[in-house]
Amino acid sequence: MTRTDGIRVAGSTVILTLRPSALGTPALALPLVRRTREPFADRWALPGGWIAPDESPIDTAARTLAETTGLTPSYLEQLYAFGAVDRSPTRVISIVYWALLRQDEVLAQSAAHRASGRAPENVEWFDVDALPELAFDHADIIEYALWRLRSKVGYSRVAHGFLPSEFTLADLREAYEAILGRQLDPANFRRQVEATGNLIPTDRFRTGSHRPARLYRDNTDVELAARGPLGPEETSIR
Amino acid sequence: MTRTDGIRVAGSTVILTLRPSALGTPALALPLVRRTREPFADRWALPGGWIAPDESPIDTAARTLAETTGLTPSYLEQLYAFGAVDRSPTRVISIVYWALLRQDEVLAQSAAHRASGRAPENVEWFDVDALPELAFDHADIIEYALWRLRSKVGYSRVAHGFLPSEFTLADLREAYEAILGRQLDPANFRRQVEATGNLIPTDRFRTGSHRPARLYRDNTDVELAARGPLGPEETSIR
DNA sequence: TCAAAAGTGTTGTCCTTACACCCATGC
DNA sequence: GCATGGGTGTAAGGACAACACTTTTGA
Repeated sequence: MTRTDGIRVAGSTVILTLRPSALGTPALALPLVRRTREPFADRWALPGGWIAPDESPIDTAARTLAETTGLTPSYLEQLYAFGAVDRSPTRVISIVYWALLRQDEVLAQSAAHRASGRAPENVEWFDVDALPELAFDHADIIEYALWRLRSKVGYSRVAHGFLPSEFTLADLREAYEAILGRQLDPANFRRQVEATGNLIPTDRFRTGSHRPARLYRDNTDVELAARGPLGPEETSIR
Repeated sequence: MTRTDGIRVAGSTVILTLRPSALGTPALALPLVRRTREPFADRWALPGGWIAPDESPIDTAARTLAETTGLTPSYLEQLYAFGAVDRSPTRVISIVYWALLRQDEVLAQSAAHRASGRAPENVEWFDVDALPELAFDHADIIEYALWRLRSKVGYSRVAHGFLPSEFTLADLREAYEAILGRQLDPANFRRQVEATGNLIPTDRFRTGSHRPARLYRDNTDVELAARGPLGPEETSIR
């Protein structure tokens, strides 16, 4: 009755960050991996791998994320288990996670890779609105991850996962604007985020342009998003 | 490179309905199955089974739901993929769904089972606040499903999944109250659900107690819950 | 001095809540 | 009649959007 049913289980992750665009405003971007084998050889795909026998799905996600980017995510949550029979030539169920990376860490890591000349092979970053053709159902998966991010930004603090430890309210507002794809009123935005009580003002300011802007820190006592009754081993938040 | 890694994939479903309680108000209830083998022999567990090689996870959920209850759900959505290494003595990843059944269909089916004397074996219904000891991590899973239901009732129409095709506003309000565990103001509730435009008033009334109450139908053009970009094959709604 | 972003104030609209009140039926 | 739930009216309070306005810097 123990069935060897030939279903293999993979883990993949939609890894999102913000990076400066041509206009100076940040834009959503993600790393993809060029496949070296069939099926879909040479196509771009989400980072991922097989779930090892002694590995929880979230650990597979964190492991392949580190292999791809060298980084630890600021937010990591299960997105969905994709298991349609025809989504791959062989039967594969993919447990997909989505992750956020802080933009400063991505930039520092890219600089380190350039300096050392030892960047991960076959990894490239793409703006989410200029994606290449993707393997399997990965285009649908990314679309769903973006939908989830855009939904969740409205009722949680996931946008903070993109920012460094100290940031201005303009930084935070630009992150929201990049995610939502529309402008927000700076005055109202300020009051709304201040009212949450999750921002700690520092006595430091960012100068350089016009009137100096106060720097804030996150209140790390509060999670970026409510997880419900799932324990911390099932969602990982730094 | 094709790994036979020994991970088996199961599908389980948290099947919820409302049934009249001692006080006359409806209460959330779900069917459990008594296990006949180790591990956890004789313990109660969620209905489920192995995902067949040619079967999508949602089809496993729908199939085992039908085997357990003889019914088709009014709402069926993926809950979460549980895959912690130690959640079972052998390595099992469970892709769990949650489903809603209309209370009238459950009552009719129970009556049919009693009449024919051929009810499904080892299946029993429990109120969600009086659950027995459960196998595996199924208690956590049910808790998470209830959290999801309670969250989702606030921004979608999932509560309608419990009701028959025609219902009064009091029926609908009692469903909300049973899910949320608190009383709602009938006057304000009426205005809120009428404002959504998702209710179609009929010209029929329910008599029998005091002033007759108008019967409403659902606007079936509108889904019970927004699914985002996931296609209809990934969530199933009747 | 000027442009531009930081930050504050003010107002109107919409939504929610609380609760008073009337309506229609069974008993 | 009267108890009870069905159904309407209304006013207070809060959240939110729009936008005028002041402050503070670099150039």
